[in-house]
Amino acid sequence: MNKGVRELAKATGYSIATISRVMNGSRAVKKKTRDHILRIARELNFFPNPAAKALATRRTHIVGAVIPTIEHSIFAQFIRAIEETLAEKNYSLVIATTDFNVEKEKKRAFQLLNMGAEALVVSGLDHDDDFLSMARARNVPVLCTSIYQEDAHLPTIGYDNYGLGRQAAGYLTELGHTRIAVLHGGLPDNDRTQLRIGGVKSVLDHFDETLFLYTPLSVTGGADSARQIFKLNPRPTAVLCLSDVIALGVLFEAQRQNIGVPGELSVMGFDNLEWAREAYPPLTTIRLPVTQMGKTTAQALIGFLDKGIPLMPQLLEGNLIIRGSTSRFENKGI
Amino acid sequence: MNKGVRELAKATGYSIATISRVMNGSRAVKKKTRDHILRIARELNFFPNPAAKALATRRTHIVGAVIPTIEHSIFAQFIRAIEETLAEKNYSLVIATTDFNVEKEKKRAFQLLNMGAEALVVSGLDHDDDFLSMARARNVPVLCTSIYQEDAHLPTIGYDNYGLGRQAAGYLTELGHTRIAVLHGGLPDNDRTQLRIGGVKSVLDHFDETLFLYTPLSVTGGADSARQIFKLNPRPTAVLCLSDVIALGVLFEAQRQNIGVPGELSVMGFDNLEWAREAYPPLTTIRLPVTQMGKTTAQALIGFLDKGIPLMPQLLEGNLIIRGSTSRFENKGI
DNA sequence: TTTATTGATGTAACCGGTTACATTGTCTTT
DNA sequence: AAAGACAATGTAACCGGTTACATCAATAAA
Repeated sequence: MNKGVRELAKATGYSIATISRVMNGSRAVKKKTRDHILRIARELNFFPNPAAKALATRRTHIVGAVIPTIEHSIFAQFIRAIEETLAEKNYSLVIATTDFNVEKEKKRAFQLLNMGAEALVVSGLDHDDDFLSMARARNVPVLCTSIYQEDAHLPTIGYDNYGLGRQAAGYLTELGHTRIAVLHGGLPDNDRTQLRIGGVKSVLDHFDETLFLYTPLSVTGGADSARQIFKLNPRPTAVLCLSDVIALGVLFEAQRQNIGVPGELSVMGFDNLEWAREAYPPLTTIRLPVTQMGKTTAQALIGFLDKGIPLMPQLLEGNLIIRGSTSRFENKGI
Repeated sequence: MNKGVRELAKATGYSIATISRVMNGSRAVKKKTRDHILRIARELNFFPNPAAKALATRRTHIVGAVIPTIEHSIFAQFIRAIEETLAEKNYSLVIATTDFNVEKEKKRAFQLLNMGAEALVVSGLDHDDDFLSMARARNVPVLCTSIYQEDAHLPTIGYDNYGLGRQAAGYLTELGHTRIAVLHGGLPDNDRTQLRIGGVKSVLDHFDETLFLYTPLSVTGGADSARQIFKLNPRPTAVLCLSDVIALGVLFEAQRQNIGVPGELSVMGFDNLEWAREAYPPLTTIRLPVTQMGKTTAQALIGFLDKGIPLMPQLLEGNLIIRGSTSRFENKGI
């Protein structure tokens, strides 16, 4: 069964060329022939071999995504949007996770190239040179996301991490906070994190380097860091978390230690995850346009792969969402 | 550049067969030849065409996963484990999300088959017949996960939803609760949800059907349902959420309405997500062995695809994790 | 020395599609 | 009625690997 087009050709009395035409919806086939072939094809349980098709057309319709983790909701949302958009045009998404590890990223990227990915989606702009030159050699475009840089050596589709960091810190300083702790997940050498931190520092008059803490990107990480911060004397009046997940840990720990939010402590996140508006208190945060980013990324790739439209940098807007976890700092003296 | 093995054969002075042998690490090649060929291959930037390889070997090394959503952490953890384990053996994972929609599942499953997936991972046992017979016709195994059923028509790797539901409800009744609200996310006709609910009902002496609420699988969903439940008079003394995400919504809403947990209300989850132990109060829940399930699933598939080891049902253990969000119900009269 | 064995490599068919180009029949057009 | 245009289909080469089998040389056994 299913020896391929030649067998189906025999069975229908037509040639393999006509079979192929029918399978690809060519208009140059009589309706009667088409129907006949499709009927027999169904009966014989025929289906075109994807590898043979890929070989002949030099198209795999596979896009690879190399991302740090899929367990963080922000990446999951992004991946979901890519996957959904690609699927509409019959592209498949293969994912590879790296745990923020550069070596692993390189290895997994190679695997994706070797399995026939026609394009690669990555996070940020910092990547292994071997990997990039290999991709270039194979003529596979690499699209950098979660970051925007007009003049980068690679196309970027993302948001302005620096600007959003500025906006977040700006909001807290506007509220009168001066002693602000900043918790960042993601490795310190991660370009997006660096940009955000840079934005934050740009608005803080004289920032205290010891208030910038690296935290594992998890609720537990946030809670642990909160414990450290709460020991400080004087305690910061605000905590800016560069991820909502971390903020959740801070919220929990504040409750545990009976520190009123926002009364005694303002807490701010970054991401606007689904639960942020339901949290108690609802979390002030920065909304990242990840779903849109996924959609845009997929559309750009489809445009490139299907029609050769060049990949262009695209800036997507994030924005500040003010909720109840932050409030004006009233200096009550000490 | 890179016209394939024949070009490399010319360039090295060896035959295409030897090139192929080198590329596949055959031992029947002199070290000197191998080194020579590899050097030239590197210089010419040669890489084997995956489609051609797949065509010749009839192997794509692609596994497809059809899952409801990737945005729920429990699925993300599962997918991550599969992906990681598969990658070690050079398999790729293609994901397709269905939003719990049967039609969409069918469509996406077809896409996966058509792109050459050698095996399919799905959630639960209920699936479209066309899809299953198509998979069978193509000799593609379908592995059902998140569920365990010894004698099912398809192999299952998962946990005992019924038993775990029993265990959860059992724990609450042991604590003296009799008026227990049950919030379940996932469509009501979802087999896993049904099993869990069945388990829950099996321990409740005379359950009140109106206390079983279907809730969108989100924190917002949990909070909304909590609002409804809190209006009831008398109020349930415990809420069993069939997902931690829902439980988080309940916790938030309880805080908002100043309902003490566990003092006035016990809240229990299901999943044991990362934040559960950091929550305030820490969440009593049922741990699902999803990471192990992902790993086991991947290993089973690799065993089948690489060595023909038949796919066998496997039961994985979940367990009750008792934390601070539940407590004994003391009847204080009314 | 002759023959069998082993090791290294080459030849050519095959995997199952796509597609440029050729062919055939039908319908207009002059 | 002959020529040209068009519609429907067929022929055969090609995509770039793998691999059964053949070949040839060097070594071991008789």
